[in-house]
Amino acid sequence: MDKISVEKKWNKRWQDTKVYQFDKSNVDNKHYVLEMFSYPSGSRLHIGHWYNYALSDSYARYKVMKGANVFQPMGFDAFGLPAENFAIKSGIHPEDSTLKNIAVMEEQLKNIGAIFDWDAEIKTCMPDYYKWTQWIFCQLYKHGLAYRKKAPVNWCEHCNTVLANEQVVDGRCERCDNQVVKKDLTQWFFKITNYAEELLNGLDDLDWPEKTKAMQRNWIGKSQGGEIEFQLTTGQAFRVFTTRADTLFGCSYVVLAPEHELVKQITTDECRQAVQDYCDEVAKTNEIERLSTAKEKTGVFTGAYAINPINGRKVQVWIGDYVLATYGTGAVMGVPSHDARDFDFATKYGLAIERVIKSADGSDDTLPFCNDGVMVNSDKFSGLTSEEGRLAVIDELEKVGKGKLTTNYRLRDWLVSRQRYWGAPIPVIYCPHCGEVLDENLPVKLPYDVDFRPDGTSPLARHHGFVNDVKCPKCGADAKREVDTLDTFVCSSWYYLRYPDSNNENAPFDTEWIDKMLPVDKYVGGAEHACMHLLYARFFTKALRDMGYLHFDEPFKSLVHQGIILGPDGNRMSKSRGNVVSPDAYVGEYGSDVFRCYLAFGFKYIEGGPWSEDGIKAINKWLDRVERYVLAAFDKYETTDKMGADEQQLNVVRHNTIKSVDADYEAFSFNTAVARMMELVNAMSKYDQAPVKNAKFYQDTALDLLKMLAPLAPHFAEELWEQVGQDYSIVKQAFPTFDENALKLNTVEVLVQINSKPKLRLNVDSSLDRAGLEQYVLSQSKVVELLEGKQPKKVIAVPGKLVNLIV
RNA sequence: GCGGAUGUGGCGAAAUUGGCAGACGCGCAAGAUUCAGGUUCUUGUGGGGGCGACUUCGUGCAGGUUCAAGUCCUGUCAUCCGCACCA
Repeated sequence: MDKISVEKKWNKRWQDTKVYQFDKSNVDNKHYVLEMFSYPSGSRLHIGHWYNYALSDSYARYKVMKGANVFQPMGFDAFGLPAENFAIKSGIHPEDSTLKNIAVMEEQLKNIGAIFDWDAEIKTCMPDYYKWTQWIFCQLYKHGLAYRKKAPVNWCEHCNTVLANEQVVDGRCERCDNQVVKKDLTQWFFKITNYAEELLNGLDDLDWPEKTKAMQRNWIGKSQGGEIEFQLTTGQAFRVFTTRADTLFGCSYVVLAPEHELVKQITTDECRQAVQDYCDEVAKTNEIERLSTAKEKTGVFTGAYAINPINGRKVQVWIGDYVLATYGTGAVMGVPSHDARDFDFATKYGLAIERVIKSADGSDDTLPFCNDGVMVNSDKFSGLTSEEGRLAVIDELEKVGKGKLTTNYRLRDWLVSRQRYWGAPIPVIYCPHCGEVLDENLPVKLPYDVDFRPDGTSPLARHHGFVNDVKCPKCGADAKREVDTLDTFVCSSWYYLRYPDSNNENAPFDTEWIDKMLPVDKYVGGAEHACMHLLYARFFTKALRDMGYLHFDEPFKSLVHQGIILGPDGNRMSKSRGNVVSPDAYVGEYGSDVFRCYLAFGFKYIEGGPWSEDGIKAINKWLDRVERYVLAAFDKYETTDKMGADEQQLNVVRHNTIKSVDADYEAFSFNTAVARMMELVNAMSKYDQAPVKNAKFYQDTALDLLKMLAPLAPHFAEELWEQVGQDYSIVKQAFPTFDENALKLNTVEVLVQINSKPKLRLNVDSSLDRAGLEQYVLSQSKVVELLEGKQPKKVIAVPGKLVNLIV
């Protein structure tokens, strides 16, 4: 078979006859299969796209054959930094390059032969999509979930621009190698932290990989503890968060984040220079360096003192880069005796170390002692366990207004402002009289004629018309537009809601309709999105639910991560390594079905692995083998209508294969599905040698094989289906069902072990129970022989498996 | 440092609840077909020992539980991923 030309033929016929179109008229048995949409940065599909899309499509096709009304859309996450950077380098406008890339990728995606519903296609950079992204921004704003505050960005003074983390290499600008510093800008945030608790609890009921759920739990990072107020000797106060209030008596200093608002006020004149120098240094380091455990903890004394509220002691106030302004209260207490890090810090700077917790049995007298134990040297609290003490200390402080029990989350609010051109404009207007006002005259169009080269401001700020041709919607005064754009994660946080209703011009989606279409039944995409995208999307769903726009709690009921296909050298494919394998040459040589089948067979789906060229040749040969035996079944030969021993043998394999392949597809275990089908083909090849064959049975078996293969090699299976005279189309066929009776064997082989060592295999009546099996085996002369006259002390019989005789 | 995973032949990998480790395929070897290469077909293929029916070792390493462990438990090493001093 010329697999390439056959693919063209069937792609066209499928499209012409709309053979697998989603039926919107009845969605009771809908099955929404979604793959993470792609970013059109390179112009062509890479192997990762294929691995994700082609095999998810096989799952979708399998679901169609199982009777589901499958909705499988495709689209493009089209805004983003790479297109803009490419534009700065090449002078090609991001819109032009993006739309061109999309056109190429669309063509390639169509050649996969996937059942994508192109009517539902989304491109996030088009006004008919980002209009609604902006609309959602407005709704979040109106519900108090969008707000502005100052936050640092990476700033290159030489290039006069904001840099993404990705553009900062070892603390320097990737373009000019200049030192990158932090600069505070007022930016927009979404209040995802309002949903921290629900985002955490909701994970329990999701059919997601446990690993992913664990990662999200850690990301949200809930911890219970106490907030304790320290008063400075100069009057001001600040709070620290601690999970170990039981160690409060051992607190000998406190540390503020260098960015803490009090630092400037409280630093004494003698310490001012040192503190200033330290803060300047910290501004140069990124968070990862700052939090590196390999680095020695550093800090400087501010000259200020605070009062430990539990015992009235005066303690020094330090600043240290290991305390983050964004986590907890931006201040921590130092208890050197019971925290390893504090111990190092105190030792280095000569601060007091006093034991206030002893081990429960008193046996461990080393410091630091970081486990729970029993309080000592703690006034009236001495003798309490750590667990009791934590509550008692906070309780005591609460009485005097100096403490409370709190829950702290690691999760931070989501910063959505980008000082970039290629994104959805933030629909806000700044009026000299009314302040910030939403612009609900949507879309706020992204102008085309913008100078997006970096010059110290957001590119849109330089577009005079965009910024200034606007009146305040409230009072009509001359006003100015917001010039930042939205993070592309905003676009991708709701696209799954748009797909089912992507042509709706009156709303982002119809509530009643998406309540029927959502949640997504199977979401497939990379594990790298475990914390950001998947969490943001869950947040959007919950926020929109609380506003009444939809009525379900979670966007993605079931989630699968595909693995990563590595280069032939076992490393991640990258241009710099020179190990990138393009799918194009293989698809061109063998066809998309062969390529898809190789991806299916060569890897465990969720793990991926190194690319190998040998594997694809093997699959090509195997499909040829399939063709030979399917055609052989419909060839002329001497026939019988009896089900003899040969037929029975093949029939058992046939039904076993159906049973296994069905379960394998459901579980995304494509490699074993192919293996089982190979076994069936091997059995057919053996049966083919029989001089007289049961044609009806042989042909039915061949047709079952084609149906099972159709999800993985759709064009190939469709072509053979036609060649053996079946009616169009195999896509519409029900997945084969297996006959339980065909699998029931009269006899089954059991293993006889003596002292757990395999000795003998016996065919026994499969209906025997434990006692019957034991009795039967012991009566066999061969077994008696093996026992050499000894009596078994113990007999373990497992019906259908083995009998173990202990002598 | 914390969290999560992974570790099985020369290679990709299989292996319900603990129940014959290595299915399926690649590669390799031998044979048949072929002028030859390719294709196709047959057989073999974890290591050691034995002519042999057999025997022994074997799932990163070391222990343990069990009649029985790739699977469960403890410890340990290595690799990968994620988060990053989380107070």
